[in-house]
Amino acid sequence: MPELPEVQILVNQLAPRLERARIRAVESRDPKIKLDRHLVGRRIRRVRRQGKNIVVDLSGGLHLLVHLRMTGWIEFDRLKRYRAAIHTTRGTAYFEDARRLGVMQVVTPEQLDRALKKLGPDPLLDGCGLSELQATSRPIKVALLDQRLVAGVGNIYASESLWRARINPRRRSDSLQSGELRALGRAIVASLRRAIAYGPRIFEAQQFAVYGRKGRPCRRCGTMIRRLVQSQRSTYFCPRCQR
DNA sequence: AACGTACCCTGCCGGC
DNA sequence: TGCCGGCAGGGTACGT
Repeated sequence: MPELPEVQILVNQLAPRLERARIRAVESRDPKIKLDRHLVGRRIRRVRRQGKNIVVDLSGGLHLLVHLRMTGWIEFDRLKRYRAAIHTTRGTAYFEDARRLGVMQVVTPEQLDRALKKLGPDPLLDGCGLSELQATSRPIKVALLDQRLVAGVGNIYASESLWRARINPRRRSDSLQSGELRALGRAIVASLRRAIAYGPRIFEAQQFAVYGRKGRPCRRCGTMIRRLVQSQRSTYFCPRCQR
């Protein structure tokens, strides 16, 4: 489910509650999640985000690295089904994940660096230099999903950003002019910020410009939004605004 | 190196 | 009502 904005919103909820808390116990209900390694007694120093990853910095030089993938989420309210739980002095964080594709693991600083080094720039943390995109012949929509090129954009915000920048999703990445790339960078930042501004209401309230709106009128020009499939993922765009 | 495809999992939705 | 195929906003491991 979650892309950068949803992850940011979650981090904003987690940080004030978990930072400075001490871990009292950890619980895994799924053999794929291993949380041993002496977590108990460590203090949570910081909860932060890089791309779609959640990084929890612990005292004593260990980190919890969480990736929600499609259906992962973290709640403080006890859930019927959860894959894992972190019990702390300031409450319990429950990791739920219906499809069980998400990842929660304990990593050393070296392992964390290795994982984060693979990521391209995070548009909100590192700025949106998209020069890497000029080095690939793949369609721009497909390239935007590659986390090594830009970290945090997923299927929804790729469509949304391209609509905002008026760029056709099928364009070869290496055919984009520098002006178009700058516009795309601004569009990505704007789309992500707009979504984050919804806060926890994002799942009820958010209105997408094109995503999921096949056959409905473009909010800019009224033309029917079209859907196409690119590397097995849905893309939505306005054929008139995005020539 | 770079691209495409298969696969990992489960829940939900629409059609029959 | 019940079953079934298709679909889902993620990433990775392969093969070419």
